[in-house]
Amino acid sequence: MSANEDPMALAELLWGLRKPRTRGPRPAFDLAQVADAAVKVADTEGLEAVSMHRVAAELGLTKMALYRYVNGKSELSAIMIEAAVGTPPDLSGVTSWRTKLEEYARQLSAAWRRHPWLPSITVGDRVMGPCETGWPERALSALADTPLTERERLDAVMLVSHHIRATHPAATQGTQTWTDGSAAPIMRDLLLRNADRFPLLATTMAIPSATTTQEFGLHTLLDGLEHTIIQRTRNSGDESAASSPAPP
Amino acid sequence: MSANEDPMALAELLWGLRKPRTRGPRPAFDLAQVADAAVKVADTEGLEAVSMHRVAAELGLTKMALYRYVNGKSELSAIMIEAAVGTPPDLSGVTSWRTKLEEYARQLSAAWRRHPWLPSITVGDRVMGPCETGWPERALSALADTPLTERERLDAVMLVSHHIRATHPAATQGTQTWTDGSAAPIMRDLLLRNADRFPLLATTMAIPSATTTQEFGLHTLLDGLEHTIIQRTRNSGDESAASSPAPP
DNA sequence: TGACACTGTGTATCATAGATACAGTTTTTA
DNA sequence: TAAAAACTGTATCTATGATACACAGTGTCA
Repeated sequence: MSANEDPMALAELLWGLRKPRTRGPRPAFDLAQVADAAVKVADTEGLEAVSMHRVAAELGLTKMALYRYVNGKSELSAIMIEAAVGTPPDLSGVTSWRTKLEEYARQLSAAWRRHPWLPSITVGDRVMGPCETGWPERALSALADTPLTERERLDAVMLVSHHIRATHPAATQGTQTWTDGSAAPIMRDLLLRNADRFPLLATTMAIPSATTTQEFGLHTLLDGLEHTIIQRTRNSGDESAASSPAPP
Repeated sequence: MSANEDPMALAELLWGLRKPRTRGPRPAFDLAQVADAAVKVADTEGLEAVSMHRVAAELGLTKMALYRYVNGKSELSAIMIEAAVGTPPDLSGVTSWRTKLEEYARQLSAAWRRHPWLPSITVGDRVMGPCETGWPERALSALADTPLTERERLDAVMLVSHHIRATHPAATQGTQTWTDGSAAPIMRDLLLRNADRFPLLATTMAIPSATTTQEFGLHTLLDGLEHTIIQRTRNSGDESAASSPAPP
């Protein structure tokens, strides 16, 4: 159970810096095949089913042979993620920063819908691979022509990404408990039976949702960004043109 | 390892619907003491250290005695959360919906700072206890005098809550990898060495952050809400006053 | 060309954590 | 006072990650 965490080794594995071994018998598979097998297990049987034993069996190997490909389960998870996120989205089809971010959100949501276990596994302090890193890079490009600070652009990208993650149906986290999942009907019942203590939540439960929470949040978020961007543009137009708009 | 999930039993435990047992010897502790012991272990040794064995030892019991208090680890986690979140925040000190939500965010962030393991454990489809449920209830009250739909108010509350969770230092999730944690320096190094493929991320890495990402996101988010609220107020003022503002 | 080193694979084993079964003991209640 | 109910502890089971080590196949070098 002890954590087998070697971030440096993981980085070398993900970014293709592993020296290929030439001596000895050729391995029966390569890393891509191992990753695909793990992804297949997760897609069909859920993330909980992904064990060293199960993935090895999927390849026709014993558990221990799998340890020759990855140093441990953390490395297996890492190459799973990298294989599942796929290529970063193409945002060149639209023009404005807002529509670009909307397209980014749509593609991100679609990727997580293809592999519903992704939000659960892409959590915590970890080393990301080149494919996964490409996503925020593309999102940053959407804000390139914007008066936002570089740091603010990254914050904005994370804001959008986290929102999509948080509102993902299979990622029901925290306060979202009453919208989906098997615990939802129980929470509804508890709230209605304790309507005196939780009047606002209880009444909200009784009303069916019109628009999706994901759309509302994304709209709100982009409205907020637009507010800041318009304000910055106006200010930099009034004052003597400054190349980099900085807050006081 | 099989999931010991009985949401109904969990609900009865959390909401005080367990019939008190009178026959037989009196238990050495009550649920609150068990929860406090688990919280203490998590606070001092981390969430990973919280095992049935460890918590039982904290109470001076064996592992199996603990199973008389909770049906399994999921129930232990549930009462841990309920004990750690504490009482919901008091937002009566401020007036406007915006300052109320800001105060709510501040209090939520403080609670998670007191127990850094809370963001990691309050995840997934689950039944919440009355204390934890009180938090969104209070947040909803902040938006009571607002032209937002009831559903939109809940969405807004979740938006704020999720943002605080996502930007919590100990909750480093997904795209936030490069801001904190032990993997951060490795990611920085990888990005700088691959600056040709990730120019935007690489340059952003070189710049120290001025304002915190949590503040920026919260501001952006509240700006977006304010935009919608102002727009709604204006519309309902122009048209013949409608009691419940509804989108087209 | 042959010996050796290296590496893939399999069997056996360990450690840990959650969980069940069951006997022993204590205390309330009939 | 005796029986039933409930708390606690010992032993055991299962699943998973992980290590140790023997065996086999393959490339490299003398």
